[in-house]
Amino acid sequence: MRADAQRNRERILDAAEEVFARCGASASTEEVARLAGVAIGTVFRHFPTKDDLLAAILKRLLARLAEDAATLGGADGLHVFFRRLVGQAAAKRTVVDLAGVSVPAAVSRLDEAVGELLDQAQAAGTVRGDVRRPEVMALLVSLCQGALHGGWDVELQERTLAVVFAGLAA
Amino acid sequence: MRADAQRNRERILDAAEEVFARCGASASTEEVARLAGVAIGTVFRHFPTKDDLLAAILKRLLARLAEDAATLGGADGLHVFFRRLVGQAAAKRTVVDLAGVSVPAAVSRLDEAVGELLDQAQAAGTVRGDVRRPEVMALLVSLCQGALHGGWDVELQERTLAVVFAGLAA
Amino acid sequence: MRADAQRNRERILDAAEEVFARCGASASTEEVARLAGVAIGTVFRHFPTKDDLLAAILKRLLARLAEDAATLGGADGLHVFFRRLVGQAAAKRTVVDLAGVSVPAAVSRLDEAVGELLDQAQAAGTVRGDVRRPEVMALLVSLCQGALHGGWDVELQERTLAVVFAGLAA
Amino acid sequence: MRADAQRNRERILDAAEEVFARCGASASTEEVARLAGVAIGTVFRHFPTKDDLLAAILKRLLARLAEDAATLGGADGLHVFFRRLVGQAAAKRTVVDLAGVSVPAAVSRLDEAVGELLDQAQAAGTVRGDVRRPEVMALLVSLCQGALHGGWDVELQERTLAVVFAGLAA
DNA sequence: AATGAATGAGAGTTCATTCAT
DNA sequence: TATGAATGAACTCTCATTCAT
Repeated sequence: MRADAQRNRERILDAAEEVFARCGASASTEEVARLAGVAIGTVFRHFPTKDDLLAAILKRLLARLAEDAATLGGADGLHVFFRRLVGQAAAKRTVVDLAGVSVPAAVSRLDEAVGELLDQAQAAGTVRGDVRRPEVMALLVSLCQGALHGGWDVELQERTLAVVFAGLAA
Repeated sequence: MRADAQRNRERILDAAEEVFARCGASASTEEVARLAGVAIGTVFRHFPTKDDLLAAILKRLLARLAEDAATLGGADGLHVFFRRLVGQAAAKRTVVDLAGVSVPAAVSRLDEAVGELLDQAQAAGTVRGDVRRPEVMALLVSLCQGALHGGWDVELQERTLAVVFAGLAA
Repeated sequence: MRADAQRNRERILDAAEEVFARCGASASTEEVARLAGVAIGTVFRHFPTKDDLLAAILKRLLARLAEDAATLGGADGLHVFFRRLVGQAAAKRTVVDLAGVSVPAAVSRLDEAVGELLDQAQAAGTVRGDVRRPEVMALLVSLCQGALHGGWDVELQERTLAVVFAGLAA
Repeated sequence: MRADAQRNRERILDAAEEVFARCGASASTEEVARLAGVAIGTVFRHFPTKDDLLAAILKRLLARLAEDAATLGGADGLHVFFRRLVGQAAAKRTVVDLAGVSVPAAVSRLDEAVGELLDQAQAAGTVRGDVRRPEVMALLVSLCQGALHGGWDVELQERTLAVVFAGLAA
């Protein structure tokens, strides 16, 4: 791929992330092209389908989250990650609004990263030993969805997380 | 309103509930009309706008939930309600997918019903005294969203609820 | 026809005249029914087609104009009639907005009434002898149309009429 | 703009002029697209709204008239322009049927062109000195409307114009 | 004779996708 | 490779007209 093509790909992804975060997945592809500063044809050359574009965003986003999770650790790593993710949920609507789209590989990498955090938290005794990864992921996703659709303020977020954290604790 | 008109109104609401549950709020009004067995004009006579239709569904759904909640009570009423709601979430996508639509009155009635359940659970000692209604609602909505988008099986649902219930317990 | 049916017919015509005067011929029949205080079916029972309703209004309106013209006369009758008609044009948009509709009989009665006024004006010497009825009608209709679409103020109307009256004068 | 897009724009305008002349402003945009030989989306790409399309036609038409008027002059220029315009009125229904649409700039240019013709006619003594531009425009528009709605034949047109010209004369 | 709910063709408009330039 | 004009199916909504009540 030529250098300028690669550059366009990035610009399109950035634009798409912003547009879909702002307006949801129903935003128009043309809007994305406009913000990216390219023509609509260029978007479709890089991503033959709107769904492909959505999947690409989601993939990149999940990769970033996995990376982010990997930098955390220790007794409170999982809690920090929860708080960070839920706090950003409303701003990054995309994480959450893409029911139909699936990117298994990217998901499983995030899954592993969260699993790692869970292991450490359990080793440190911050989280009960019989809690398993799937329900932790389920809680994480649920809270993000809830925060997005509910428009939580900081206090409500903290009180809600407090309940979940208590449930995870020994 | 005439009897047949009333009947049609119900059929349209039923059809809309099913169609929007299946395809999300972006499903077409025409599809609703087809399933209801009426012409498209009839739908718009009863609900002048697509949003009016969505709001009507949501309102009816919330009313049913509030009614349902009102029949419960005692130490475990809140837990039963949680489990029941989360279990139905995926089937009734509508509850959850209607971010834009608002029916304040119906929401606040559900709010009150849940508050009542919470009071009783706290009186019975099943739930910690410092938990308040807003975070309970937030958890409820979050778990519904999560169950919907995540496609949980029964086991995952139970394990996830178990964490939340533990967090709510004394 | 029963008495109440007759009464309904009048109320529908009155309502239609007002509605179409306000919104033009593209106003909806339902709006007419609402203003008349009857159901839509009743409108269509009396006037099987929207065009029939428009024609009926036009006919009644032309009849009134002919009647009105018949009460005038003398040297200035024609001028008075011109001024009166043009002045009302914008308010009674209907006269003018009904290109497609035709009611020959009613038109010819108005035609005759205007012819009568013309004869008297010519006998009195207020109007040149070689002016004939068709161009007088043409001017009358033109000025009404112009006044309607142009939104003339009183001064512009007078100055415009002044030119036409001068052209008609000896 | 690309050459083919420009060509399509023209074709759409030509088609719209013909269609709206034939059926009035209530003709459908789809009909315009069909006659222009383009898909409906192309019409809306060039003119995002039906009103935009109507305004564009009107603007082009008025520009042509202003241009036409500018080529005339002398003692009889105004009269020639009147006759020409009124003669075409029925064929170009559009001039007249677009009450709602406004294109102020184009109108005022025509206004000026007519003012110029009036000045010259008054200088040549063909038109009375105390006649002003507004009533001339009012007469022009009125006669066009009248000719359109009345379906005048040539003789009636001439006799009607004769009255108006006499009114304008000294 | 009156009601008003139901019909369904048709309107304006949008947008993912294609393809000539 | 990029452009952006063209496509056309699909959508929401309107309204003259019909017909069961």
